[in-house]
Parts: sequence; C-alpha cells; structure tokens
Amino acid sequence: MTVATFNVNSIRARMPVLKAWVESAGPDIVALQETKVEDGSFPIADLEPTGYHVAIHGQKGYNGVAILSRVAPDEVHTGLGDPDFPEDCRVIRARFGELWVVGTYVPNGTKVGSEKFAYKLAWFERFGRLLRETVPAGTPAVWLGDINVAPTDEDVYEPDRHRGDVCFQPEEKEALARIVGEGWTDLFRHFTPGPGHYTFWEYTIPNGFKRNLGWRIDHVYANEALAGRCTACVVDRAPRSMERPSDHTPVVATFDLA
Amino acid sequence: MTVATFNVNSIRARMPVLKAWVESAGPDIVALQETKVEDGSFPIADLEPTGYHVAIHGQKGYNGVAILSRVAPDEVHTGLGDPDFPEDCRVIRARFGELWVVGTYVPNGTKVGSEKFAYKLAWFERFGRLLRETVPAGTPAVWLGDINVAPTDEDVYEPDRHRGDVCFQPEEKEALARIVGEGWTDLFRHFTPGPGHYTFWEYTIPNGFKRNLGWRIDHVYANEALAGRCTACVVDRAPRSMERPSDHTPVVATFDLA
DNA sequence: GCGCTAAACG
DNA sequence: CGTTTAGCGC
Repeated sequence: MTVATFNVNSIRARMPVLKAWVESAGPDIVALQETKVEDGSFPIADLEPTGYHVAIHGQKGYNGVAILSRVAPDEVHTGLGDPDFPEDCRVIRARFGELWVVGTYVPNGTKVGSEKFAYKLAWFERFGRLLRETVPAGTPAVWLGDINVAPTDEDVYEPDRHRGDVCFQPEEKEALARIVGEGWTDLFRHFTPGPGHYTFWEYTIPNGFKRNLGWRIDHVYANEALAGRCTACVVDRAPRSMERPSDHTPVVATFDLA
Repeated sequence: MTVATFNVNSIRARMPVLKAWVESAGPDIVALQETKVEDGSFPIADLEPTGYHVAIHGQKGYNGVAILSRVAPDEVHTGLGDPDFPEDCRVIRARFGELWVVGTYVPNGTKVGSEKFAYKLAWFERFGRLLRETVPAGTPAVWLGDINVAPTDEDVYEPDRHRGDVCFQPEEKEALARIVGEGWTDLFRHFTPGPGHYTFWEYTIPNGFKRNLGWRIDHVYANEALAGRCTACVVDRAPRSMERPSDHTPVVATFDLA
C-alpha cells in the first residue's frame, strides 16, 4: 500500500499533471496541499474517471488540502478545530480502517521575524497537540504534507546560503523536532541519507529543477505502530518534469500491511 | 496562392490555435490583428518551426498587427505615418514582389457618438488616403483585416436588433464604402451572397458560435489589378471551434497568380 | 515563475 | 467570456 504527499500549487492548474501522475503511479492514498479552491469549486467530476475518492477542505485562493484515496475513508475531519486559530484550511485527517492519515499544509512563515513566522511556530505547537489528541496510541498513522521545514543541512542546496531563510531557522526545526520526537519517523530519511534529495524547487530560480537547486520540505512521517511496516519511501521527480508542473513533486511511502 | 486575415485576440493566448491552423491550412500570407504585444515580446521563436516569416507592429495590451508569410517580404511599412494620428499599431503593409498586402485593425468605435466613434470615422478617412498614396495604380494589392464594419443587413444576425450598435452605423458603412468605392472588391461577397456568413462571434453570447449569432466584420479586398485573379474566398470556421479560440475566425482568399 | 484576486475593456 | 493590467503569496 502506498501513501503519497503532493503540493499541487492549485488543483485547477495542476489537473493534467495530477491525473497523469495518479494514473501512472497509482498511489492508494494521496494528500494534496495548496489546492487553492473552495470546496464547491473543487474539480471532483474531473477526477471521477480516475476512480479516486476525494475528501476536501479548501478556501478561495490560498492554502487548501485534500485526500484522494482508492478506497473511501471511514471518517474524515478537517481543520485544527480551535477557535483561537483561523480556519485557513491546512489540516485534513482521514481514517481507513485502522489507519489514520493526517495531511497538513504547514504555514510558510514568509519572512523570519514576521507575524506570519510567529504564526507558523504557534501553528506547529497547536498542531502537535492535535496529533497527540487525535491519533490513538498504538494504532498505525501517517502524517504527511508540505511541512515547510528543511530539517537539516542535507535538506537544502547550499545550506550556508540559506541560514537566514524561512523554512531553515532553528526555531522552525525545533518546533518540528518536538512533534517528530513524539514517536514519528521521517520515512524518506529512514531509507535514504545524504544531500541532493529534494521535493521543492522554486519557480524563480532559472532551471532550478534541472540544476537540482531545491529543498526537502515535503515529508512523510509514520508513528511507532506503523514505521516498521514501511518498505520504501521515495521522491517521484516525474511530475516536476511535466508540462506546467507544480513547484513541488510527490513523496511516496510504501507499507507492507499484510 | 492564399492570403488570409485572422484577428487572434492576443497572439500569446492564441499560439496553439494559430499554429494548428497555419500548419493545417497552410496559407501563404496571413494578416493578424489584436496581437496585443510589444514587438520585443512577440513569440517569434515559437513560430519558427512553422517556417513563416514574421513582420510585426505591436504595442502593450491593445491592438497590434502582424503579417506572417511563407516567403520573406521585400519591404514592410507600419503605421499611418501621420503625426496627427496616434501610433496605435493598426496598419502594416508588406510587398511580395509586385503584390502589396495591407493589413489593418480598424478602430472598434466602442459606442456610437463617443470620442472613439469619431476617431474611427477619422481613421477611415486617413487610412483611405494612405491606401491611395501607397498602393501603386495598376499593381495587384490586397487590403484585409478586422474592418469592424458589417456592411449590409446580411452581415450580422438579426440586423434589426443591431441598428443602434457600433460597427453597424450608416456613417461607418459610408466611410468604408468611400474607400471600397475606389476600386476594391469585397472578395467574400464576390463569391457568396446571402446571410449567415460571419467571421466574429462575441464571447459574451452563450453558445453564440454554435447558434451562429455573429458578424461579418473581417474582410479581404482586392484592387482592380488583382480581383480578377481571385478564384475563391471563404470563411474558415475551424479555428473558432478549437480549444481556447479567438472570438474571430480567419477569412482566406485564393488567387491564381500563374 | 507561476499561481491567485480583482477591475477594465470589448 | 476571455483578454488585459495590476498587486499579492510563496
């Protein structure tokens, strides 16, 4: 069974790439981020031929998450569920039998020291609590999405040039590490050490993808009840090479749930 | 030899349609209108595979004309060349051996009685003088483009509903007729009488193209030295049916220049 | 760069 | 309806 994350940077703009990719890669479950569309305008009908079920949580123009799945989820929940946090459509959770899948689009933070940067740190804190409170101990769970943090120097090209950049600050890394430390395994890193493995290449850098000037900010984590079942976790660079690509590409984890 | 006119309503937005059409229809010369792009941004490189030569006269956002040709023109001139008229990129002239080709994007006029409407009438007058002064007597010439006048009741759907509309006013028809009267033949009408033959269908009318609620405002005229050589003049509706079409479609005239 | 939102124009 | 110009977000 495979579970994937893909920041599509607009579901409407990315329909050709997304459909081509799910049809060729055939993931069982796909968490999407930055769908950028209200639920009423999500192109569900366009996805119908693929046979995927679609759970959505979106808003106009920004953010937006979704979960596609070959099998219908048994339950779906959206949002942080906290009136102290704006409902900016960054969290969607679905249960498939015993398995919980939590998709997130972590706030970018925009600029170090900004209000949005503070919000990112607060959001991590609040999301960590949601994870603790909603993922039952002992039941398999995967948390995945655009995490907007490159955890180590190996997760961004030329790390010394990015010391001052958002998504690469100690506070962000620590906020993420506090959650990950509660029993989550970074599945890609479990299998593949070393630099040069990225999931996001900025549009603004000329030939950034070809030159592999990227960031590993899209992650798939498994909890202790599931991590041992993971047999592979890879970055699929194919969608980043297609016509009109997203700036991100999918990460796919394979599990042996026999 | 075929000469065509096509108001593309943005050369950038219309590249797929334009390329598909020139590759299938294979016209020798194509006058384009509403390219809407400065010369430096005209997608010449994108057209290179087609083998067409490109002469351009454009501005940012509005208007803009061009001439594509299988054979390179021997000379090209642009504009009305009159300091009393703004250089709004509506005229391009090219010579191919003995043959002169004059492409125009006539001002729309916007609203009857407006300043722009007055400009349209003045422009016609000034353009008529340009034609007289630049097309040598006795040498073959074609004048074509988006003329923005439906000359008769047969050139618009439900003419009685359009008596008050721009592009259908007596003053406009007379301004056009004064030029045409100096020896130009409306080639489409030379071959095809009757209503229902249009070159422009407004985007704003639901299913206007399917229901054929259109206007014949794109014309091809030949002078006395050329008209007798014309063997056909047709509206090619195919490009109006393609994905992301212009609101106009090409008119193609065929000449026997043996 | 390449998405998005708007308003202006035709 | 489908262009354009802008500004915004990442």
